[in-house]
Amino acid sequence: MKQVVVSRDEEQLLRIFKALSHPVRYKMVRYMVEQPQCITGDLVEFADLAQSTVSQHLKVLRESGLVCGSIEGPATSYCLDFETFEWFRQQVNTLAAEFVACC
Amino acid sequence: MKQVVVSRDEEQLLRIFKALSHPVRYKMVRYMVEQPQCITGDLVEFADLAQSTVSQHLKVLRESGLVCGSIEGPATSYCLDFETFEWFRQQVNTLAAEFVACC
DNA sequence: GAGTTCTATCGTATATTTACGATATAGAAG
DNA sequence: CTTCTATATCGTAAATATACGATAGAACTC
Repeated sequence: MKQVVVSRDEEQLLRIFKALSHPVRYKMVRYMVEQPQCITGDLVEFADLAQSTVSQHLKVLRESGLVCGSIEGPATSYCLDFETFEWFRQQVNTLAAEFVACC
Repeated sequence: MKQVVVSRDEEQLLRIFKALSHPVRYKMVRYMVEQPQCITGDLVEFADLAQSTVSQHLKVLRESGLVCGSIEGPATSYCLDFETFEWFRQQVNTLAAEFVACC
């Protein structure tokens, strides 16, 4: 294997797994479920971390496709990308379907 | 939020996300789908990495619950834990169900 | 018991991630 | 045009993850 080869879909899937694997990002995603159309400032308050740190986490979430931000005047309004999440859900279900009990 | 509080279930979910977010571990899991009851040595050959590195990755996978190893004589036979994977699948589906399109 | 095989763990170097403050930018308000 | 607000990005220190070789232990063979 040496240099791991992954398809474009797998790259995307890995980015989503990584994005969701950090507790702060996971909680931020859950927060967005409750507070659709929230802005960065809301998430900074929620996470209780430096604004730059939250912005960095948001970048990871954006790059995973789970979240998208739209500029609303001086602020940026964030929300979940349902299509990406649905795709993710299907990927996990497909993966699970391939598995069988073996222990 | 400051010190992120997560439930026991969420801790487990985060461990699984993290375990699957590394390309080598992801590929190892996929390999185990194809090769049930494989031993560490098979995975070392497959991954083309040092034995100690593969063993370390296996530890992460074991701690996530996705994989379980049973000692078979001098070797350790690994396989996927279907129950954990099914639980994980349901968690992702539940999470997705809470989401709605908003962009 | 000595030697062999297979694997886990230890110690450690390097790479990556995560956190912060400082700075830059873009739009709104005056 | 200046100021204020909201946010992204930069530079960087500290923490964590990832890779390796060396070592240790457990089971099998002789």
